[in-house]
Amino acid sequence: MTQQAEAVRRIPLNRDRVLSAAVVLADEAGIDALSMRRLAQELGVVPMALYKHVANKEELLDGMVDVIVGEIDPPVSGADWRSAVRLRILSARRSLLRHPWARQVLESRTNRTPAVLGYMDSFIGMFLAGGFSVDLTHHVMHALGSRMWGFTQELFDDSANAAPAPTTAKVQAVMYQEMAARYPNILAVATAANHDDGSVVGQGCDDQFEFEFALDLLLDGFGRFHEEGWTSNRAKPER
Amino acid sequence: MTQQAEAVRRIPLNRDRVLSAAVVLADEAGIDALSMRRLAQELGVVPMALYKHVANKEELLDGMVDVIVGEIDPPVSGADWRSAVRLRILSARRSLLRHPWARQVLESRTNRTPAVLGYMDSFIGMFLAGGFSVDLTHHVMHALGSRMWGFTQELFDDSANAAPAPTTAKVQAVMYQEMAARYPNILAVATAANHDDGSVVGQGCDDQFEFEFALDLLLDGFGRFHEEGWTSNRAKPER
DNA sequence: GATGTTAGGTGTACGGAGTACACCTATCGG
DNA sequence: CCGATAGGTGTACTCCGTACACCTAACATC
Repeated sequence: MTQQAEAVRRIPLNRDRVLSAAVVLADEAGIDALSMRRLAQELGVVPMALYKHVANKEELLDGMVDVIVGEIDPPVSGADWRSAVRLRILSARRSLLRHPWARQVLESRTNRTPAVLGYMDSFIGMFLAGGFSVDLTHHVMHALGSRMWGFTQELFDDSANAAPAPTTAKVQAVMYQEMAARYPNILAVATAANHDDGSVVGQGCDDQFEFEFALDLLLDGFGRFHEEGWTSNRAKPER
Repeated sequence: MTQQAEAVRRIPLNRDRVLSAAVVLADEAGIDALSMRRLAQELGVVPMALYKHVANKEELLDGMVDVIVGEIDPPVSGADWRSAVRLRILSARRSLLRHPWARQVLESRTNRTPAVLGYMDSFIGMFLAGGFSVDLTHHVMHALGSRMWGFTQELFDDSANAAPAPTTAKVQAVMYQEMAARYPNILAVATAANHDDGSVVGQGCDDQFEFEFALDLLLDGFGRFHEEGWTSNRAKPER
């Protein structure tokens, strides 16, 4: 029986199991709850055991990013550059949205793991295959920036505080007055965004729409530059 | 003398002094070195003293953001929307670049302080003053995203590790081979970017150029939409 | 001028984080 | 059978944010 219990645990906790458990834990309990100690506990193991599989927490986070990158669909073949890029980014976005912590972690990473480099490489490949010059591709990648991963820095904080507090109508009215006095322009777009319902700062933003709006704007610009045969001054020796 | 020493310290450590000291410390020692304890030490005071002036570390960070926001130039008056927006963003960028930690902290913030809201409000105001519809302004703000602050997520990590390690030429050659095999496309744009010098992954990117490239691309797109009288489907009740 | 309030600095302590280091133990190739 | 080794354990250290009780100097009030 002891032997059996041990045998059950003897699925011997390799790197992948650690990373998967970390992803699950972050998904369920939030990234703040992901500590080495808590993760070890979740795996029925002592904290230091993890260090036999990941060098430190940084590497754990890197590995978690890799897991997500692995969930992104491969590039579609036989499509024009625009669709290929668009679909890939939207696929990345779907992966990211499945893991609420992903944006934050990805932003914090400075190391580029092989998986990340591979993603970027195939990304660049889509532009080059579409006939983009190396020069233009370079600038275009910078212009995409983190949008390559399918996320944008959210301006108005939607997540994490859906119901700010159970305030009375009176308090809300006062807040509205203050907003109107101090931030009339924010109020204007905020109220317009969630058109009909009268809430002060509702969830009116369709993030997906906003994301695609900006993405298409960029892609259109890229296409225009490409057609024009745009080239930076920097590509020429002089300057 | 004791009295005098006390008198010197008796510049009594208000909120602004705490925030300024925090900014200086983060500038000089890096954001990771900014702990409540270290900051207190820097101010010649016991850690808990800080809590009489900021509620907790979160609020300290919020306050530090406010300091930076305060350094951004006010909007120029009498300019068309495009120049106004452009200049403001580039001013923000200059502020951010003076404080290497700013990008990271700004990204991590989810609370919107009055200073941040004020910045956003005046930003929205520039578009509205330029004749943009409320609807378009809304989407345009989302499309700008964090670029409003003058930064972009950097794809290739430039900062923080200028000299990766003193490797031999032989090691570097091997790395080059591996890069070429695994990430041919990255290599192509990387080598093109730092045209002449033969280093593998040099500092060839002119970040300022890249930033303005993407910014102008977006602003051009905004302008085009504005001229066309673009409107989202969402602005109309039906959809 | 005595007095009570209070703003602001102090000291101690707690729980939790990451992780260094020495140790044990089951497994397996020879 | 045996020694090397991969992988799990236990202990301990440093650093973090911050709760809580305390002290003290300044100031308004009578």
